[in-house]
Amino acid sequence: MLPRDATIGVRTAGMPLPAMAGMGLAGMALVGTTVTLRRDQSLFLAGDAASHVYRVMAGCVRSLALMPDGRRQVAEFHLPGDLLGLDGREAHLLSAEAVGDAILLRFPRRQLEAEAVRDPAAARGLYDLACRSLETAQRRLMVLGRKTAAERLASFLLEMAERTGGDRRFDLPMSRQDIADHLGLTIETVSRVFSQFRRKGLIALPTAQRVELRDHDAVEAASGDCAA
Amino acid sequence: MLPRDATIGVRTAGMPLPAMAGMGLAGMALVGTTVTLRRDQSLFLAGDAASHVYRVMAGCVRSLALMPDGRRQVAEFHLPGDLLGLDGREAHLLSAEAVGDAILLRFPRRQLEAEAVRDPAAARGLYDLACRSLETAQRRLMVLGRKTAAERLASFLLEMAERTGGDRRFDLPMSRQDIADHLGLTIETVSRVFSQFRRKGLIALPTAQRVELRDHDAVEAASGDCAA
DNA sequence: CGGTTTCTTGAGCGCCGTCAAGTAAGGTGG
DNA sequence: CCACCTTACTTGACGGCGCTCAAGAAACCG
Repeated sequence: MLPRDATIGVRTAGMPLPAMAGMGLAGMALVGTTVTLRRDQSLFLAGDAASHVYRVMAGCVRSLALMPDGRRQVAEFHLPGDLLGLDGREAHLLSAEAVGDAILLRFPRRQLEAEAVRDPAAARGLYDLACRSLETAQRRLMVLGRKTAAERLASFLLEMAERTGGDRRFDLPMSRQDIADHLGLTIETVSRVFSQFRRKGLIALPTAQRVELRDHDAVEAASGDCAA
Repeated sequence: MLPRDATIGVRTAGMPLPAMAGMGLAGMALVGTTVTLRRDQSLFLAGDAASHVYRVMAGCVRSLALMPDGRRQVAEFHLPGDLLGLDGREAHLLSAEAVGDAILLRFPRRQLEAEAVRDPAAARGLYDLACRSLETAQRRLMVLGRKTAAERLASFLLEMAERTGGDRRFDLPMSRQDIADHLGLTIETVSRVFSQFRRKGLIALPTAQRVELRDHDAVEAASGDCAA
């Protein structure tokens, strides 16, 4: 078992305005605290007070729900630049854990919301953020509700390619188990579909983590989406 | 095929402030327009400009995504008092259709957002709204990703019971097909699980639409949730 | 009362989960 | 640098849950 306390290193730092641009909260003068997490360490648990919002600076963080019998559903992978912690207004609905070692910036939610009262642009930024999360979550509903295993993995690979810079080649920071729990599959099925894609020439797998899209159009066709 | 135009009757009306309380936008002096929809008529389509927000006054509205091959995913059922139209900031991500005949109030989104700039309380209301939708969507991820057919239907029945007033008896406004497309199942599986619940004495089904929870605790146990 | 739609039930099958074993990769200590 | 151990990933065999196809029952409606 891992230690409950999430923070290895904490350092308070002024947040330069340009770095906030990606948040759509450029107008806010905020002070963030650096949080360092080791692989699999938890940042917060479902039910914890939703007191902070985080921005991933390096590494990858997963937000997930757990059923009493151990079934896992990874709602989202948060990559560098992404924000997390907006799940739930009072208490977190999801737990958050580092996929690999990760560095984050932490902002008091209270401070953000106070700023939003003073500054309509900041309020708008918070609102946009919530809307964007909502859009992402709703896209996942179709994947989980109606897509086959192959379609799910194809969708996931395309999404990851786009989010990691749009290159044909990229590394998956998360394990097969994490991918399975994100796509509503088992680790074996994920592995089998990876192999199936490789045999068909859709992708290459130099290592288990590294993915190369060899036939982008075919992967898109396999994803089941109309266009993308 | 149904007519594309969604509006049967439209009537402009002042929105009394108390009626907005449920929106968390009590401070906003808004003028809404009444929209009447017939069964299966569409309110807007995915891709349409997200120009309005709606509040269901009577009936039930479903918001859904469609795959090119016809697969459907009903993201949400909106009951009286609920708001919809916040999916997507520019364009709607989902289509919205009346489940049965329905009456809604329509508000220009631009007007809401303009009001949010002037009034921090209104901005907070919009933000809360988006957050609440996000919470709901994330709860659905676990249902679609990790639950069995029986667990999905049990969860759904409990949710509907609560949302329709908390009574043990309630009517389902939507068809088996709608339920199936909401839970990521087929109509046959939904029907079979209904029958299975009836045989086990968990529920009674005076008619296909009417549901009576005969053993609330057993239904909860069947839903797979820790507590509720 | 006939026709249509919706719901239910049954039979068979397929996708994916389960169980199990094997292989590769990574980390540690000698 | 290598032996060893651990962990992660892959692959195979098999079974079950839920889908498909099909028919029958019930409700709804003109």
